[in-house]
Amino acid sequence: MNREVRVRFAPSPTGPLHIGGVRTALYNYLFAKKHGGKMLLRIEDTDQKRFVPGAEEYISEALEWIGIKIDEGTQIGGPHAPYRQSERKHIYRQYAEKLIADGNAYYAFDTDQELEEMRKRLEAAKVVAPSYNSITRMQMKNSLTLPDDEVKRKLAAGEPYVIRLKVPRKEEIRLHDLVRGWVMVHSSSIDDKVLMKSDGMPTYHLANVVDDHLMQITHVIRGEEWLPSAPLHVLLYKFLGWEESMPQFAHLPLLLKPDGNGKLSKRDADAGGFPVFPLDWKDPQTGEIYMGFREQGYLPEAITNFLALLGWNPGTEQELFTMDELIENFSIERISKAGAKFDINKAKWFNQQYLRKIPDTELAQTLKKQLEEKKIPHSSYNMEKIVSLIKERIVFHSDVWKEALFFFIAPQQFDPESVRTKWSSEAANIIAEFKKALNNLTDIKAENIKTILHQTAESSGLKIGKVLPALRLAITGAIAGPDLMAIIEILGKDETIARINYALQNINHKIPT
RNA sequence: GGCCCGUUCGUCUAGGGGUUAGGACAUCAGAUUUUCAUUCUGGUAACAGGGGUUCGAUUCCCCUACGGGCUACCA
Repeated sequence: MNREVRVRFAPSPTGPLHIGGVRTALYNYLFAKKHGGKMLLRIEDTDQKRFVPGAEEYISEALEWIGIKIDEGTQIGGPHAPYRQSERKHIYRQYAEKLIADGNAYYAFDTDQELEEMRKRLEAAKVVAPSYNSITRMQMKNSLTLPDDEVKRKLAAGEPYVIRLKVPRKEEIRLHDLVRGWVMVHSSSIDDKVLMKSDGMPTYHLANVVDDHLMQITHVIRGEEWLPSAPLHVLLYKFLGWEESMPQFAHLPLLLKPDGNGKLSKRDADAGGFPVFPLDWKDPQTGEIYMGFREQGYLPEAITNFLALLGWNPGTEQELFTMDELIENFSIERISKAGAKFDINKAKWFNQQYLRKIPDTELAQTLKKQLEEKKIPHSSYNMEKIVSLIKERIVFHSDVWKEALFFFIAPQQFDPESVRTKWSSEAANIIAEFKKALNNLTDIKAENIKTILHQTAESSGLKIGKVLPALRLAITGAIAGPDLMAIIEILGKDETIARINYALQNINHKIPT
């Protein structure tokens, strides 16, 4: 069986795509590209009640942002179009009917109340796992228990019904999972799953098997939450006569909360102050805000790299990977089995790494744009120089302007605590001297500035460490920052002197003893 | 509860019958720097527990504990 590798990412449009979903998509993509195959995007919108407008667009945009290119899917079409299950509605029915004809499925007419009563009855009888199964189905209203003519009559009368899979009573279902090995499940632990809903839509179980078969999917790579229903899907492939071409399964470990228990959720994100969604999203119904990695200043390359290594590793000590390198190195065999806790610190570290790779020219453009957006006037300073100075100090792309702000806005007031610890009348005197020397300096270069500062400080017998923090405070308004000499060089003579004058006049000279 | 999956430093993980159990993030200390940051050097830190199998188990098997997932006419 040497088929072209075809994988799919099949989210349902019920809201913003979760970061775990992004990882699933990424692994699918890496696997497909590694084997020169195709990546499909299929929208599983069979639950009309949960449909959320805009969610599908969000999914596409998120995948594009992260760098995943779709070969076939809703937006671009393809040989198996349509790729939206709601538009494929007419396809599923025939397969459900084939199942019924072969005696592998049946019509069921039970109402919600009747199902509820059954559950209560079973619970009262202390049945361990109450479900609609090979035993209980014989007490329910379905085409197995009702006379044929009554079934026909009900169908003809348009009574609501569902189609349920007739799960065999005693059968060992074996499933080979690419990451977990053989998984064995007994059919008695599976219930008679609904295949077609009363609204005429298929459930996930049917739709997913039919579509995967029709779209010639070779590998189903999805989250571990699907593992319990995978045997059911195997059963479906068998009943539909598609066992030979059944895709291989790989169930991915889940992304867990940072502090231990459970699947990563929006709550964790809000509590921890970090995103778990790729892009910002505002729920159209509730107005709730979901923050995205993109808007928080994370680079797509960093998120891709971070995500790739959450649950997979190349077996080498390489940490930084481009998408192409990931594709080259990826293999399902190296996916780990255990769930991975989501550690935002690692994401930040990756972000920092990728931020440093951005050329200064590009970052300078970013800075300009951000200043314009913030309506901060920016004079003719050399943006590239500024950016190269602050580059190593920031984690987020979106923070460039914050770190550079003091270049464009001269300090108006001075933090009293900083003044108390760093300012002194001796320092102020030196600064005044330094100002004069600076005024006489013709070539405003960092090294020259350093020389004259040393000269003025030493001539008064004061250590440079005493005066520099004060000078920094005067010029930038802060007591920490990049190399002061380089700052002065960028600011230029006039601006520096103006700032010194302002500080000298506005900082209280009296030093508490 | 039932079924399924899992368990190596705080976190992501490598490894695998005999290793000083390796790396990265985080953390701590030192060095460099005019400060913070960066960078460099070094340190702390892990095989869940109990039984087997074996000359030897963290590695293989079983049990227990713990964690997770599923248990809808949701995906």
